[in-house]
Amino acid sequence: MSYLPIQQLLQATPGTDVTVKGWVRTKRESKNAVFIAINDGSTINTIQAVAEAGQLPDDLLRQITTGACVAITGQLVESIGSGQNVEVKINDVTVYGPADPDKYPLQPKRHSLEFLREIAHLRPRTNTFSAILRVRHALAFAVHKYFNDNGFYYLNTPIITASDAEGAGEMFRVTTLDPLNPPRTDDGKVDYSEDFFGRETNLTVSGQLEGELGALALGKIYTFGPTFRAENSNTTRHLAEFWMIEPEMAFHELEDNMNLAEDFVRSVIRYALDHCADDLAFLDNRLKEEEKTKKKEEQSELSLIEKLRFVVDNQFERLTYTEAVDILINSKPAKKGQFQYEVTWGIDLQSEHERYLVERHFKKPVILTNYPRAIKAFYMKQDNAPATNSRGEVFGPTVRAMDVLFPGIGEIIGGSQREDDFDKLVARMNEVGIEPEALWWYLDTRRFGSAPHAGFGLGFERLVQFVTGMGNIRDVIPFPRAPKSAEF
RNA sequence: UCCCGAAUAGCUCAGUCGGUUAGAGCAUCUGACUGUUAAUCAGAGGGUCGCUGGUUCGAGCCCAGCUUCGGGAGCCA
Repeated sequence: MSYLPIQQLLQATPGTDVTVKGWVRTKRESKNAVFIAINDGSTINTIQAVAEAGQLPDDLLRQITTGACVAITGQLVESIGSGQNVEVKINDVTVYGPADPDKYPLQPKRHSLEFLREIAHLRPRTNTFSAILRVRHALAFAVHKYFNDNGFYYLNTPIITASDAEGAGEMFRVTTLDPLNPPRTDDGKVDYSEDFFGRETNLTVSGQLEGELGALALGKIYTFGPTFRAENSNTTRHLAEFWMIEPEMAFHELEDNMNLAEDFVRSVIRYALDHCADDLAFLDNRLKEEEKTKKKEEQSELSLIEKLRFVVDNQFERLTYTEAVDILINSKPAKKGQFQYEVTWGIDLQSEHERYLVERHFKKPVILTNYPRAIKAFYMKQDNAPATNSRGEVFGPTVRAMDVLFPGIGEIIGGSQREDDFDKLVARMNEVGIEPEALWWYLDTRRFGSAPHAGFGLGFERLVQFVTGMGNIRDVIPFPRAPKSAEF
């Protein structure tokens, strides 16, 4: 039997026979009628189905409880009551799957996000999570659309990688060896030549190096795939398994990289605003309710939707690391000694410093560039000229890095122009202790037909966090993976 | 991993100075009422107070360890 999703039914013209399939949110019984609110996930909204009192047998009525799955046939009619335009006048109800109200954990009431995390297998059935997941989908689609519309090719980089290099934090080992009794070499070490791939392998921490191989052949590529970090991070903005978007462009330099990053982010947020109005309105309201419980000084000035519009309508602030350090040194918190970490040229900026710049000084997204070479990755292009501040003091060396900082989220994008000079790249690898031989294939791109190129990585969940206004990254991915947490 | 905090009914929480039978709201069930909107009103059922050990005549409460969760920091996207 054919049926329409509730999203379409709510916009259909009354007077037709319809079938509704979905999950019961609430059932209300009155003297003359039974009201059933049904949601099928196609929209945040429910459709109301109405039966006359006594029309449905008691044992059937008893099975129609919050959480039960039902199919309802009837006529779509104009609603007599206020609160909805149309409703379904019930002919017949089939209960696909009852939900014992004594055992079903979701109740028609507000639940804490912490509790819902414990029942991640059922939380997509709540208003909040279905809204988040629909927005997440829209953003993912917008990412592909943006790159496709702009001449990028989607490149699938490997999920299993050899462990020899990269140096981007702790990795998850991939092996088929028996952990209790692995083969060993003569000197007692585990013999990975016996392993599935004949060498040590891990889950990827970044597709960038392989992405560069693609860019130096196809011109403009992007990756969008799962990424794994075995760091013991316990924060509201880290996951052990997350999705990262990594464009990489030949013939792009730092300025082009910034222009693309900014246009890209604003474009996908605009897409969400244009296509997720109902869900964003719900999340906007949810956030307003949450804000009410906070102190006045901690409440944000803008609502969620206002904040998104602001980002879409305003240019990001761009400045160099050296300029940012100057601002921080001369800032009120620095003079009052309110920063936990003192600011001097050369330090890696702490969360408190980034938050000051983004949330208090500029009050908008900020792109910081030209960081000290010592605190950035080996593959970033080295600047030729030293950095100077407003007083003419000289600093360096620096690299053509860029970080995009967002209010509430912190670093949402990290990227750079890449070092395309073979000798400089090898020298830098030796300095930081990465064996050039292990990345021979990466270095081949600089040996043969090297080109200026640039790219960045964007944490997809952090983007979803920003757009949905959710405070904890574990609430914007269906099944979060974090230390001591992989239940579902 | 470090700092701080929390763990009591299905959920959200209260529980005074360590003292007899551990409470409330919501949810559930029953009844009343009603074209209802997370309906409303009345009643009922529902507890190994996270785990282990200790102090004490007596522990939900004090102490130690552990576990899990939350917030912040670091690492980063």
